[in-house]
Amino acid sequence: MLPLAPLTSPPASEAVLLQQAQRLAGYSLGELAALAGLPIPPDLRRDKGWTGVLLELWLGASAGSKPEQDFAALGVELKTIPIDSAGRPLETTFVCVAPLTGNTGITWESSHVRHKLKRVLWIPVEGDRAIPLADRRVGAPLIWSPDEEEDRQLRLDWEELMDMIVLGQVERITARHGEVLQLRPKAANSKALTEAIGARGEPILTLPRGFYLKKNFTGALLARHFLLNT
DNA sequence: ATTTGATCATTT
DNA sequence: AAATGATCAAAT
Repeated sequence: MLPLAPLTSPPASEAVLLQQAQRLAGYSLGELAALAGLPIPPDLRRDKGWTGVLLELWLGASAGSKPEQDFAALGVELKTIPIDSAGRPLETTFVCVAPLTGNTGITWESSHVRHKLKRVLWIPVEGDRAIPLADRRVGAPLIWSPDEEEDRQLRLDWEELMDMIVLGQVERITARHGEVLQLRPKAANSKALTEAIGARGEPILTLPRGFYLKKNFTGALLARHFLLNT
């Protein structure tokens, strides 16, 4: 029996990646952090991305903030997703930053959103704030690609949102736009600004935005896999 | 300033 | 109670 240890290099195949992810199921974040020698924060208030970094470490992802897929050689993106006791998502899922300028010629097929979501390794983690961070357990992983219907839903929302961005309506977009994909601020704070297109086609400064998967979408894909009720 | 990793906390 | 808008940290 091999001792449980983090992968020190990127997995050679999707099968190896999935196998390692499956071995982590059932362990608590405290156990995995201790085995990896990673300090555990008291909570996630000042370390929102800590769980993601811990799982990246265990799965041999190129940790850090490089603008690539987590497993570039495999074409796989890693996403941890906080779930409640019924297996339903507690939070939306960040996909990528939305390009607010230079969008001429971009289509759904060539979009960052579609590329990021082409193949995703989802790792559910208990996220109820009543559970101490160290005691939260890792769930069974799910390797996923959008099916036809999911791709269609994503495309329709993406097209609506991108149309508004291109037409200078970015500041009229709220999180209520989109059925499964929404656009929300993605910034250090409300003072961080980036360039966008204004209503008259002029350059403006606005909050950086990101695309997020809504909980109905991620909840359904988890449910479909684990045969849970939504 | 922007990318990565996301969750927080106020509003509805 | 749920969702929206705001925010935190590290790396580049």
